[in-house]
Amino acid sequence: MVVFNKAMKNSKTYKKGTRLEDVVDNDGVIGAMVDGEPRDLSYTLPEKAEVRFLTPEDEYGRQIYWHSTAHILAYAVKRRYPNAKLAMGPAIKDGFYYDFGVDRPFTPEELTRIEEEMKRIIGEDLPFDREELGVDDAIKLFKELGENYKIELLEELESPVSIYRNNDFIDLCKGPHVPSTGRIKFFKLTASSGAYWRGDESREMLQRIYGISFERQEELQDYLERMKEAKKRDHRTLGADLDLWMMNDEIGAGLVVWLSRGVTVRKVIEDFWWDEHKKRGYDFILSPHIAKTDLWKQSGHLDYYSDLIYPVMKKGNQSYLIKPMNCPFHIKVYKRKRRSYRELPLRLAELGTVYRYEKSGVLHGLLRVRGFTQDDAHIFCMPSQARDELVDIINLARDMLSAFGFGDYRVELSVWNVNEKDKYMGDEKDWENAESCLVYALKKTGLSYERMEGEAAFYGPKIDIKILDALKREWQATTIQFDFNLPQKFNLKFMGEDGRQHGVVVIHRAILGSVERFVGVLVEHYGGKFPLWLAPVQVKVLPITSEINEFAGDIREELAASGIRVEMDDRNEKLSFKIREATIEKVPYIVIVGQKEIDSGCISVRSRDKGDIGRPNLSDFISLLKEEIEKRSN
RNA sequence: GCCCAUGUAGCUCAGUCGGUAGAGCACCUCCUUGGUAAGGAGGAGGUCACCGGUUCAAUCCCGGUCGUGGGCUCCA
Repeated sequence: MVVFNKAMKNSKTYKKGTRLEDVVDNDGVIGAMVDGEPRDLSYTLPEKAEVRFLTPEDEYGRQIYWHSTAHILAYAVKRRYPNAKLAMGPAIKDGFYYDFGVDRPFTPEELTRIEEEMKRIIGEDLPFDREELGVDDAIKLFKELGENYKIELLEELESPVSIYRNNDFIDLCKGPHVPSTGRIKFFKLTASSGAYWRGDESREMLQRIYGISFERQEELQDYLERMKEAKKRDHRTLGADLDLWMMNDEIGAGLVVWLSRGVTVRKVIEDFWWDEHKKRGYDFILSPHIAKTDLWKQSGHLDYYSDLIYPVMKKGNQSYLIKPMNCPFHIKVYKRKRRSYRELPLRLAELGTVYRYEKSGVLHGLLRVRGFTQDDAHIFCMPSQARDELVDIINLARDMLSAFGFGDYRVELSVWNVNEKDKYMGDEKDWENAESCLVYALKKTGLSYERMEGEAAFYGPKIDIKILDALKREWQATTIQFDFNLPQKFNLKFMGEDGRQHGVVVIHRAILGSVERFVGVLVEHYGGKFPLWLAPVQVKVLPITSEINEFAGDIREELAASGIRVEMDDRNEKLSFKIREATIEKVPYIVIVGQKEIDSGCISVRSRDKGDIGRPNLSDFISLLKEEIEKRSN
């Protein structure tokens, strides 16, 4: 028998019947990839195989580690609650969860007790024993155990299936697992919540417990530390602390009131947005907040999105809807007159505020609201122009996102599911052609992407760009969508060079997504420390005593006259107190003036990031600021 | 929308086993004019989310509504 390692360099020969655990090369190994398939260490090697051992450091090994911890959790729950029904317990991006059917939800105290039981199970160092059996036998087994969810899963599986045992605990599971429970060293149950069986909201609600585990205590501590850091950056608290915006019960859930400082940040972002679009040949429009119900019927939005549209407003014999999208208005602008191929591509952009009745449970700070401003645009072009338009949109997105310090993305190409063609609009040719245009643009711009089958909207395929923030968290920003629906519903045509009418292609796109969400993401990304060009207050002038107030006021004036967003704190407080407050407000630069500054004609400058940075004269300081703003330094 | 938790001063939170409440910070006044993250004293501030029920009496117990948080589902 021959066993090769991954590099196929040092092949080794073993006796027949050798198991992986007989040949592991170090103690950290918890499983292995054998010919590309994950296996338990108890796996008996075939005649010839390529083997790569896995440790918890490895991406896949980590999944095995977490998933095994989920089993221990399930066992602990079964020991404490014998009637609990097992559902599913996978490893996820950060840890694992397990869903249980129980009469009563778990309380935080119960989680603590479950953790204690888990520690016991780990202490008992029980092996994970794998066994294969036919589906019928497995169904019989789980019927005896009363595990109805497992039976439902089994009914969709083919023989043979595998089960794993720890002592008297049996779970249906594909595996693999660590060799024994003692391999799990440090873990924590992090949360519990309700979750629908199989993610289907028409099915019963199960109780889910989340957790995470590591081999070393430091790793667990690092993880908990990161959670704390994320909490510190929570845009909801920072937004309130920094006076950016407010929300209020009596105004309504998911409705944002922007405060002066927040408006400043928005204005800077929106001006930047305007300039970048102007440069690239976009035209700007502004559409009303309501329109007649018939318009939404015609566009199809009323049929497809009725759940999220606010109820009809009636006055006399007319009825109106508050807009959930900007599209129909853009379409009407296109249709305002006969369009010639000479006018195309026509790029209509709008910062359009839309209202959607989002389910109450999904609202979340600025990231999920009921009234928000899309940085929307529709591109009307000839089919032959679509590819290049897509390239331009991707470049625009990259340029804008990188200005905000987002250089890492994950890109998804969402296409239809060829097996469910009746769920989608347009014919096969449209979909294939659209996909090839999107792929072309992705290749041309050198973006690597993931193809997501069945994730497209019913009206067309799309590219989504998810940005990664300073903590490597993912946020949806750019979306670029083909729309086969609108051209058809509204019969959009252009007069071709040949004197005949042709169908126009509509590309619907948003770069930032929504201004509200984007500001929320920025706050978390920067932890509230906006770079100078975005900071609502760029400089704060602090006179040391009241005698200096007038002189400080002149400095404030001069900074303001140079276009710097500046405030002065001339309250009767000590300097260190004023510095403390300005620091908490995360103002990028503090200018300190006292008698020394009056005498020398310089100012003392303290930077948010670097502390005391010396005593330049005012005009040098202003040029420094202007340069930093101009560069949009991050 | 569903599951669980939760709602006390502008903010962060105590508290009342049913007899209408308290701290720190912030705010206001006075003293202090101080050189790189909290000077001192005093004061004001709450229909205890809202609506209903039980009770002699409800901020507390019960029901409902609304809001918020963590998830599920959905999504910009």
